[in-house]
Amino acid sequence: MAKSFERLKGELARSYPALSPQLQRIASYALEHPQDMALDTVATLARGAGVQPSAMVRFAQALGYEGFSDLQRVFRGRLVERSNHAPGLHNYRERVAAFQADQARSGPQGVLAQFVADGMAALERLPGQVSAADLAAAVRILAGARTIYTLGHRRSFTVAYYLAYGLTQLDLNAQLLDSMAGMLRDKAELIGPKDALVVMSFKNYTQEVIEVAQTCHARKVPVIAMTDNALSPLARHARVCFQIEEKASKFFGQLAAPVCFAQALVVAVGEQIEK
Amino acid sequence: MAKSFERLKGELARSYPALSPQLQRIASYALEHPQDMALDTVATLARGAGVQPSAMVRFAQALGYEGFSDLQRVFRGRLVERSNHAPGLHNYRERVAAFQADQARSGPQGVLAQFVADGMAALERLPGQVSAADLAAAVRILAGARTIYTLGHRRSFTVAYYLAYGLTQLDLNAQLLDSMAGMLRDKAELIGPKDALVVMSFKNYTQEVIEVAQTCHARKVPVIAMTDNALSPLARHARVCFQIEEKASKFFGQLAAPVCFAQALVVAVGEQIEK
DNA sequence: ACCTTTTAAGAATAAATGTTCCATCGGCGG
DNA sequence: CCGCCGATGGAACATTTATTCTTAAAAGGT
Repeated sequence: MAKSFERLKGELARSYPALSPQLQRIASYALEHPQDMALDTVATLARGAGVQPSAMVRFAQALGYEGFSDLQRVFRGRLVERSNHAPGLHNYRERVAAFQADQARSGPQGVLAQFVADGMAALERLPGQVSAADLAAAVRILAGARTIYTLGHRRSFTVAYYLAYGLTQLDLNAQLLDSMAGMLRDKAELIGPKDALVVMSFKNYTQEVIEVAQTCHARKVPVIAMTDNALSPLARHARVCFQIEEKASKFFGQLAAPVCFAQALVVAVGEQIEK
Repeated sequence: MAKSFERLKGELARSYPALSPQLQRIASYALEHPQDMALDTVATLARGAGVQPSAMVRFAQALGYEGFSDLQRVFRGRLVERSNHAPGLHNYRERVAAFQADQARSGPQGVLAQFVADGMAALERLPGQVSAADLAAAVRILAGARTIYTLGHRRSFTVAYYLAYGLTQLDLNAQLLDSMAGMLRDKAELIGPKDALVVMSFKNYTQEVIEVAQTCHARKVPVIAMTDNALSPLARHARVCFQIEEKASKFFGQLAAPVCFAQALVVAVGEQIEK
């Protein structure tokens, strides 16, 4: 399935000389315009290749496919395959697949293997998900803030805590906003425009956290949000919003990517204030 | 044209609250399955999102597109865009060049790239660092414990918190040991042999944490340790000890691997108690 | 040059897809 | 309680799309 486009290419190269002139023409067109082959209709492609639609169908059938649609599936598969690899620097997918096969599928080991695979996939996508402009803006805000407040509940508290910890290590004035003794809203009211608020929430979103982001944003506090989705209620209440996909294949939200991002953010701020 | 998917995302985020519940549902489905949106038919997508085909068309029109096909073009555009950016699968040199360019990139983006690379390397090593026997033993201890206490300071608090959180989600009785009000030692004395203590510390090791592990271990409390090194002072005071290398090439300790491990541990325990 | 076999074209067809329309449901205000 | 309005479901519709079929053309062999 993954390599079925490669297989098609090989198949094509082998049987090419035996094809009729018109089918050869289609063959080269297909290999030269794989994207069109994936998305366009028979009629469009036929026009592009200078043949009749029926010829496209015959072409597919000559290669052993049931029809054109069947053949097109191969090209579409290639497209999503490449798209999945897009932002990554390395191509870890094969390695992950290979190593998953080695691992026991079930039991604690299998769970660990699954989490590692998901985590690596999430990390691979991470750099493509944060824009340079957003990152720079966030660093600037944090480096210049009087006090940095971090806020996150439940799962996200993990990240919120780390951010506060890491920023404190840089001798920045960072405060972890907790809801201890029900004082969250009162504490949040003390945040001003010269401070900064880093707030994170993944679904299911915590209402309380969102409200704090909302009121602070309305009060012109620079709010930096980390969430999972452009539709997150957090996105609307932030000056800078990072969307970090945490979708896991099987289990609930991965934290590897958010944690890694938080660490990078801390270090980036550290480099900024050194200048 | 190139950024039209990004524009769509922004547009969507802005108008999301004004949409009807069903259209919101479609919106999240669309952003979570952009590939399907690009390739599948309305009927298939509608089934996937749990709505009627007509709703898909209404969705497209609500966003200002003429119809579904018009909207789908945006998703298709994104797909070919990303595919074009993909490192040539056959051209290895391109890939290396791209990778080096990213490495060389300085500033916040470079920091992020470095962390991602380190994190992936750490995750890759992770499964080889935990033995099946240790993992099974830890799962058994946790699944059978009366109360699970987790303890970690400074950086490790991140992981300790998550463990307590995750185990609590399983309806287990998990307590995060904090040193609030200087009560850590007093709280630790309440831990008994039927409980379990998960303690983690990476260097520089926190003396206080190690002492707690030591006294608990001496009192026959099952202690599970996460640390970085076989020589760690924690290793001597634990019944089960996981050594998770957190060495980073350039910056201080990576947390991606420990966090990922903690998540896997939680899920593994969850699977165990289901039986 | 004639017949046979292969090849292409173009219309015809049947399936599928996107779109529209209308009836129904549910909430809200009068 | 009634009527209004937007939202939803579902079927009907028209269009598009892949595929097939028939016919014409070309090529190749004797």
